[in-house]
Amino acid sequence: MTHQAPTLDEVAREAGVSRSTASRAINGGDRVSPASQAAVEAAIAHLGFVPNRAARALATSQTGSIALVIPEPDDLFVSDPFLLGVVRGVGGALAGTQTQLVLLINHADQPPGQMARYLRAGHVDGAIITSPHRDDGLEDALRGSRSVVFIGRPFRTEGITYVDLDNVEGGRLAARAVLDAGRRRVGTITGPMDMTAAIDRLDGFSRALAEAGLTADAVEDGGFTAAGGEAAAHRLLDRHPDLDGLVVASDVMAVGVRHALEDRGLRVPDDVAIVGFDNLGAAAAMTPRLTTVHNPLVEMVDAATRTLLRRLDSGGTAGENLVLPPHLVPGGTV
Amino acid sequence: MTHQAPTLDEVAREAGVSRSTASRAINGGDRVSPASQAAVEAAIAHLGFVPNRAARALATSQTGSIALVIPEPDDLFVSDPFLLGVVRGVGGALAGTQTQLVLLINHADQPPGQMARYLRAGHVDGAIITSPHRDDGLEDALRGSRSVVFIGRPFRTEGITYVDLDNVEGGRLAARAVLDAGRRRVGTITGPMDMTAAIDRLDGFSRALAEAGLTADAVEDGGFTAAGGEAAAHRLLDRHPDLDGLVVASDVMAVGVRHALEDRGLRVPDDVAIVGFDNLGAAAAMTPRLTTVHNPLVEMVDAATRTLLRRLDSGGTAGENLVLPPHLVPGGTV
DNA sequence: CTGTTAGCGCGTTCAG
DNA sequence: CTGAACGCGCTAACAG
Repeated sequence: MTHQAPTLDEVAREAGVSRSTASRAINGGDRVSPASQAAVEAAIAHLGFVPNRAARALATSQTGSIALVIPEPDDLFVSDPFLLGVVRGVGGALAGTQTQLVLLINHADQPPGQMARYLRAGHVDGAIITSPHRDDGLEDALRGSRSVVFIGRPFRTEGITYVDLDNVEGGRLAARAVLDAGRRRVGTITGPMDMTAAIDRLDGFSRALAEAGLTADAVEDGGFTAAGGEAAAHRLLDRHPDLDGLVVASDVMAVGVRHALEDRGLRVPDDVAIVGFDNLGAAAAMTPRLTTVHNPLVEMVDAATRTLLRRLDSGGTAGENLVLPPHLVPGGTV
Repeated sequence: MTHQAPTLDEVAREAGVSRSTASRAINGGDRVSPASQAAVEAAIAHLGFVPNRAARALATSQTGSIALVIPEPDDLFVSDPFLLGVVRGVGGALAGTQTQLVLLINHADQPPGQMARYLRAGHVDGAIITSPHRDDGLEDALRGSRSVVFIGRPFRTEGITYVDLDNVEGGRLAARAVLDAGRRRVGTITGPMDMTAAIDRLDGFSRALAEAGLTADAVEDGGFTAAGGEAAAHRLLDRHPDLDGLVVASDVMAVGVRHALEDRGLRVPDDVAIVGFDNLGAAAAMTPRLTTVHNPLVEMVDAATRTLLRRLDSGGTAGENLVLPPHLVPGGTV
């Protein structure tokens, strides 16, 4: 892959200065005379010099790379719109930076300590963790590590910096939208209860119903997949045939729910109003467009990455967690 | 991130051998007595030693990492099932390896030379390129580079190693499935004509029709997106209201086509038979399940990665391109 | 089979 | 403002 890359020595020689001057000219240009600076820059351009990452890493004991830890994509939920959004977010934050992105796939059957060991081994300067499940052990393995930022609130937040959407408020918004449409028999299809996002969305839903004097008794787990959503909708309607409103905790599940309703001859929104969650692509693809709660995943990840970079750079500034507000995106299903 | 990582010196001291013996014990264990080997291994375990990547890279002039170049995910097609499949494929091939994966996002507005320069700078040992579009320039910038493998056939194959699906055969299979169902007025919705996959699928389609004594005159570009597919279907049916069969060059587009048919009151497969392409998730989500041509993306990427690793390792074996055969996955839409 | 000796390319004191 | 000298941690000859 390499093409006899020129070294700093050659640049210095060509510029007629010493190696250290050349080095300084490259890194900030402090304490370098304009003349030397110009000479070095010319030499760099002429020779096509690119600093050797390994050598620099060895000298500075900084790798110039961060890891993006993603769960193994067996799980349909995390895979689809999620991975894309995360990549966009990190990519955007890293654009223009020299920082390189190392992708780490967190295999489900691999002991969590292994990933933690990798991160601690200094192969990367920091890490963005997307690890939504309670039992994956990453949370505890990484607790206390500065230079690690989680996407999505962990179960125990002590010693962990994270960026998240306010899912409670999101659940509430979704429920209110259905209630405001005059529906009184409102149920919900949730994500798996080993994910904080799913728990929080249900929580917000329940609160909104309570505030309206209703009880949240029509609840089924759809596992954040389309098929799971479809099955959950059938179970829910079997038990509560009178439902006229439905909050579905993800748009992907809403696609399945939609099928279930069609099978039963129920019309949307005439017979049953639906509000989804995420707005990561699936909502816009439905006809009529699904009314949903926008999840600013890309912005979240971007913020997480910038937080991480700032920390790595300035060494300090004990990180605040960031929780972004959701908002409702109107569609035609309510 | 780092925890005062122990160095090879400390391992050697603890094991009572010299640094070089320790090094040899780690790398293959050749020319090392069983006693020393065991002592070194014990010391490593005891100290929790992890070799410093940068130092090793500097000494060997090999980084131990490969790049995965993906297009900027503005494009809905490439984003969804594609990125996921690619990540799965590369991840699978790299599992158990020490090779790390560097994600490079190929921004649409960035000059192709920049990416090529990065790769040539020796920051990585090799690269997997997913670059389907004709005009992105990556193809020409990387032509001739050993240690680069493309996913999907490039426009000009000279000097490029690639792994691809036999899309011509796939297009033919899809068309035959429709023809075998007795349909005679068969149209197709293609992908964008700046992608070889789209061109080849159309080619296969046209040949199958020709072999059946029919001409492929009902053709529209759906851009490999759901919305594009829907619009293309409407255009096609406006021009050819008598169509009774449709080959759609991607499942994602087929979702849109399905909507268009519904809007027009056409039943699937009674009025119009449909066959899709890809089987990357969308087909199974439709009801009835979409009959489609399976695209072994994960296997392709896995193969590409293994090919690359083999090359990097053994230095040689001029690479054969690999073209995998497609097969039809029956559903209920034909 | 082993230890000794050199670098790999760069950043960084520390004198000048 | 500059250059000489040292070290980052590891691999790779080379004698023994």
